[in-house]
This record gives sequence, structure tokens and C-alpha cells, in this order.
Amino acid sequence: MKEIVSGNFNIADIAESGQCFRLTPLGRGEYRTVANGRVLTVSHSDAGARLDCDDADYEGLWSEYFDMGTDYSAFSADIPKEDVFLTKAAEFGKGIRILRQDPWEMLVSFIISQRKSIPAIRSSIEQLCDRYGMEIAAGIHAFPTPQALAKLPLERLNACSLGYRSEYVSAASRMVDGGALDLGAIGKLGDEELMGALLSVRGVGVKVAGCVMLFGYHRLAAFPRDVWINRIIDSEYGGSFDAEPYKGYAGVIQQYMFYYARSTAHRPLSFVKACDDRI
DNA sequence: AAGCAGGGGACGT
DNA sequence: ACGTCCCCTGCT
Repeated sequence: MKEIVSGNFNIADIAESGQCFRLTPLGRGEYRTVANGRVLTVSHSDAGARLDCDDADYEGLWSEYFDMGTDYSAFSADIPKEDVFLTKAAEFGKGIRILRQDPWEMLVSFIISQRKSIPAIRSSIEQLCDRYGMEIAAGIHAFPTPQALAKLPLERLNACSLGYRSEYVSAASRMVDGGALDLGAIGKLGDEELMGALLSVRGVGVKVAGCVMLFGYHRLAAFPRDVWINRIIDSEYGGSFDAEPYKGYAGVIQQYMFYYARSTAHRPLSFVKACDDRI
């Protein structure tokens, strides 16, 4: 058991921020994540969060995964007070951290995400993992390897509700498995070049590539624009938002905007009220 | 039960 | 730059 004392670590905020699909609520404020070929249970504590792991695993594995080396309070401190929306959004989402997730898992997950709602994305990914991922604990499976997916006939992928995305996932798997796309090597490229390399994958456009950069390669300058972000830019910023002032951590700003907008829109009134109470 | 909102990219022009 | 097609899931 490892307790993390930080005002900038809230596992519920992280789970709802749209960056991960395998961090799931177990009830009673507990969450389970599957990453690094391991399973981890995380719960709230008064001071921050409680991780169900020992010191060695924390130091060797989870500290990195939860990006504990980054000071998130510094980001919100930089937001100008005149930007009322962003100031509120950052306060609301202050428990968000950008997880350091696996590039391969992010690539496939965000290819699948296109034209799907978050519950639908989660469902597809769970089916893929349950059927083709290695069992790492009772009933819990790791994300499938490129090799495992590369050899599947399209019908197997279709059966996981991938729809027209099956061909994209299959092709990407074969690219990575065959060495045509080296996810480790492109991680050494600069932001522009990395974007270019990701865009060369069929089924990957600017938005998906941005998500892979931000969540799989921890390129905090990436600012993926999805329908929620565009909606905010329209309603709060008159149709154009300049992420330039936040260069270096625009992706963190994106997360605050996304999480705040989704939490206040189309939710039960009780939830919205609870949100207001926190500000 | 049935109707409907939700969600990016490829490709052709 | 813009229009069209892809076509199913989860929620109400």
C-alpha cells in the first residue's frame, strides 16, 4: 500500500478525462487500471490517492506511469485570471495527470475511438483484451500485442465491434509487427516528425495522432481537437483558440477543457451541482 | 421497444 | 476547402 499526498492527484478525474479506457471504477471510490502488464487498484484518500502496491513497484513502475515527476500545480498557476473559463476548468480538473501509457495501446485505442462514444470505445477494447491479450490475473488480460492482432482475420476484429476500423487496426498491427513502423524509434523524433510518422498510418488523422502523441509519447505540447474542444472554442473563444501561450503543456490545458466541458454538459443536475461545489 | 445522439478519417471533387 | 460515405453502440 502506497499513499500519494498531492492535491494534483485524483483518480476519478483521471479516469473521466478521456485519456485512458482501461481505468475502470469498481465502486466505493475504487478504480482498477491495467497497464505495464500489471493490475493496480487505486482509491481516494484524504490527502490524494492510495495505490495497492509496495514501495518497489511504486518506484519502479507506477510513479512513472502516473507522471509523478511533473508538477501539475505549475500549469494552472500560469493561466491568466482573465480567462475565466480556463481558470475554472483547471481548478475543476486539478486532479488530472497525463498518464504515461504504452504507445501501441494508444495507437490502437485511438484508431478505434473515431466516431465512437467513450462507452463504446471501452467495450471494444475490453473485447480485444479479453480475447487476444495475455491473462495476467484471474479474468484480467493485458492489451494484445501487435503480433497477436496482426494474425487475426478481419472477422475476428469485426466481432469486437470495430466496424470499418478493423482494417485500420489490422494494417497497423502488421506494420508494427513487421517492423515497417517502429514505435520505439519514432519516439525519438521531434514533435513535427513524430506527427508525420503517425499520420502515415491508415486510419490516423490529425486528431488521433495528437492523442497518441499526448497520451502515448507524453508530448505535452500536443493539443488534440475533438468535438468537445471545438465546441468550447466556439462557445467560449469565439471560434478560435490560440494554444501557443501554453506551448510546452497545451495538452494539459486540453485535458482541463475537455473534462470540465463534459462534466458540466449533459449530466444529471445533481452531478453538475456537485461540480459547482468544488469551485 | 424504438428512436436517437454520438463520434474522425478517407477519398473524390 | 468541402461534401459524402463509413454504420453501429449505448442510452433514454
